[in-house]
Amino acid sequence: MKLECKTCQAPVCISKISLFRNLTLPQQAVIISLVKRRAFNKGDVFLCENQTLSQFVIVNSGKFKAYTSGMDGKQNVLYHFSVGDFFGQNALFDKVAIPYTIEAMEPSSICMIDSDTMGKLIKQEHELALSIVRALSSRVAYLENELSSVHQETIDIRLLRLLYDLSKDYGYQTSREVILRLPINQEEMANRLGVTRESVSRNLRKLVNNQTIKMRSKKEVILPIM
Amino acid sequence: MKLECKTCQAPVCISKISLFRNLTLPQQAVIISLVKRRAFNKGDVFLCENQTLSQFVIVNSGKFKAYTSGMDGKQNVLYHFSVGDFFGQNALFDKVAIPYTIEAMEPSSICMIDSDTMGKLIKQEHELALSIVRALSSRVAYLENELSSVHQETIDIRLLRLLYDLSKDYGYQTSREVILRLPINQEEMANRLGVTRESVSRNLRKLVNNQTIKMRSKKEVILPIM
DNA sequence: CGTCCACTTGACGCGGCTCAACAGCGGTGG
DNA sequence: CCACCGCTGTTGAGCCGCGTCAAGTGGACG
Repeated sequence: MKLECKTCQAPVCISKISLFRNLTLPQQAVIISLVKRRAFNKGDVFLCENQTLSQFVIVNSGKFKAYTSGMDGKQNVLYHFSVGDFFGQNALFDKVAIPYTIEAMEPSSICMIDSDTMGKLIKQEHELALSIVRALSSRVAYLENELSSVHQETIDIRLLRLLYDLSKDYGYQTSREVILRLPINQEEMANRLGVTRESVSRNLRKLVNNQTIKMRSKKEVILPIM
Repeated sequence: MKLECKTCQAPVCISKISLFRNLTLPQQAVIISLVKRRAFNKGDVFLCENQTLSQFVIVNSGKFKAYTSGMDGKQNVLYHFSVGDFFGQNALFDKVAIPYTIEAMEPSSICMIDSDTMGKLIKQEHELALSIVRALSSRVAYLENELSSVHQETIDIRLLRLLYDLSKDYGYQTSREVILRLPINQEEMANRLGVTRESVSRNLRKLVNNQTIKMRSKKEVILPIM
């Protein structure tokens, strides 16, 4: 049985999404029939702060950022979503507004399922419910971690942790070090840490002076293993 | 059919917990038979930062705080848990350490279910799975909100939001105002906001001078409606 | 009446933000 | 091919909010 999403150009978009991976092929086929797809260019905004959403949304390709905007227009990035990440779980229960803006950081696409439909699916499919509980649990853990680090750690430490975080997706490890080609500029890092560009620049330098990290070029960082 | 938790003194501890409220009586009976109970006095610590936990835990009575400790010993409070709140959802999947300390703020009790057992229950009971997804979704929303407010709002605003937050549980509303008898002292408020006692004191005064709030006594705050 | 504890208030220092100037680099157009 | 511009990053000066330290107040309770 060949699965092909009607609205996805790419074949079998479902199977690469961890939420659905544990489902049987017929179950996946049902989901594929329910999904609507939408594509974005870099900078396109899918959803503005405080708009309501009545869909459960899964990132199919590319990368999005979710952020709130301060008074001065500075972006405060909560998440970077990439393939398989989802949002809109609140809409499963109540029609509430999403309190952040969601914007494509590169050419990207999403799959959308109507909230009510997704709610029914979750009730029917044990495995799906469990996958969602798991995903939400780890998101809770991530947020708890961020929240306590904001108060307890200085910017240089938080920056270092961000670098390690990025290196999970964008770095590669040799026998003695981790090499990271920075996928985002200092401003994006600053937005993610909730600080200014200048602070990122200064603290990056501080880490270099500390001997904590090395920089081979503006875009290439070398981190100690661990 | 009378439900009585074997280890709870109080009858029918399960039915007051929203996670289990939607289950049928026989289903509740099963859960009751699986639950272990434990009691705490004020200040008792259930779990220390980075200890592992292999139980799913539900607060049965009283109130707990979950906090991380900074280098200087200052507590950074992530949550106040009260009746029906739960934690340990991460242990459902992996044996990971809980990165915060959990301490009773008053005489309290909890119900514990073995993680594996709880995992099976979630698979079996659709309603339970859905309740958990719902609870985790709203916890995610709470944390997202906290995280963006940390960076974007000054202490006085965050303090005001905390007061409204407290008034949901501890305040009562008249036709023209909300009256809140403070359930925690300034130090606890400071811990929850991640600031110092002194800052809470000063910003409370600032709000009073602003005419934003009024204080009838040290412990009684009057907030405008909404 | 004395002690303790929560809260208050002031003085001061520091970290991070703001503002500003500048350098490097790549792209674009004359 | 060069001049110009915009974007990214760097660096300094000064400011401000919050933390720290310290002294003091007031209320509860023995």
